Amino acid sequence: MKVTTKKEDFLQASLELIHEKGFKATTMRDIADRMGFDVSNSYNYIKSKQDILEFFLFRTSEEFHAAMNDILASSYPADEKLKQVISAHIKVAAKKPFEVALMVNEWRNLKEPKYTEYIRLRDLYERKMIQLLQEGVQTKVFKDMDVHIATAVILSSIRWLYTAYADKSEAELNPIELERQIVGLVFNGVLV
Amino acid sequence: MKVTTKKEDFLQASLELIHEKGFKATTMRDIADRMGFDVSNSYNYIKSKQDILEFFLFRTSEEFHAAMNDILASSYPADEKLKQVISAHIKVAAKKPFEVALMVNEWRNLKEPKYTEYIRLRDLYERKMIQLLQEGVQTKVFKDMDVHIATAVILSSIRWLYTAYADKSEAELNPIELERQIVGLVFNGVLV
DNA sequence: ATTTTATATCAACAATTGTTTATATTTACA
DNA sequence: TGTAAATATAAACAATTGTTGATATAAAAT
Repeated sequence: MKVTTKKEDFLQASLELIHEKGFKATTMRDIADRMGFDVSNSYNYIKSKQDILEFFLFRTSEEFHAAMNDILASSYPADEKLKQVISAHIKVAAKKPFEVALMVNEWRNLKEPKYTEYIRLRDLYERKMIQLLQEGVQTKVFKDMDVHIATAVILSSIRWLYTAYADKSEAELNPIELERQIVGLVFNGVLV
Repeated sequence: MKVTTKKEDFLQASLELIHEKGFKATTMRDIADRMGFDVSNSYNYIKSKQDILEFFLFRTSEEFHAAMNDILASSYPADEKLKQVISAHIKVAAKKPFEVALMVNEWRNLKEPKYTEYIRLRDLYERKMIQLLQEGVQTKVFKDMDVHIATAVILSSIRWLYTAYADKSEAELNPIELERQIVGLVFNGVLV
């Protein structure tokens, strides 16, 4: 009958509050208030405030990496791989907009050694993307371009996606059409 | 002889510290320490901590709007206008990376009524961009596309630019070549 | 030379913060 | 039924924070 545990409820409340106010601005008392109990009770569910951030950041990072790894390991040509990476991003952003928001906005608040560990995961993801683009350039699927800049541009261009789903206003956005539009832009640009 | 005032020095130190640690994590004592004087002396230079944030955010926002307005008011075709907007972004990011970092990362820390005021400026800028793209679609310079999504993608894709200049490591990045690469991607995409 | 102005320190404040300890109550299970 | 686990509160802590007031000195302007 019970579909979520109390700990999951607590983490979810934390996630939403952090998304609304930011990690530093969200106090343990804020979270406890939303849960309807005293601050001290929060520590029956997590070890520390930092742990909340770490939990979501590394879990969602793992999700992105898993998708990326499967795509890279496939035998699809580079353009199809890129399309699938974009597709995967849209799926995660649509399903877990608050988690993605955390990844975009709050990773700076990690403390050592988790901070360095997270940066390393970020860099690794970026390198995988560079590798994908390089493969595409070598196989003449992509044009000859600076793959580092292209990676930064492409990754950045899909970073806003979570906002489309976190702000309920635009939540009716059709993921299929969204993907079509973004892939169209990344593949062929804006010119006719 | 004196090229900067003490107040300008103070604001610059604040800016760099906020960029390093984040606005909330930067204390008035941090800034005073870097300036080499007591906290209380800081209040001879600014009214409050919030004022530091507001100062940079609205000043730099103004800079972006001014550039955008000039470009929109010109008689260039839409593609040339878009190229100039991208060019303007690169110029500002190269010249004031820390200010741009603040715009990207710290606007959430504004308090009412400045928060709402700032959001309004952001939305206005986005609407100007939508208008530019719409103009391009109508004049058949740009392909038929969802201009809202395209705006989000393009604006997001140039938001990372400041990192290339804030982190000294990549500071040797040639702005001319950077612009060429980004315009190439935005105009024609990655495909051959 | 005298008066502003700019620049600085010291001490203290009230509020907020993450966290702990001790303890109570409720729920689930053997 | 009894016992262990889960869930809760109350009270307090030490540290940090933005900010103020009183006061002193150095520099600039009159």
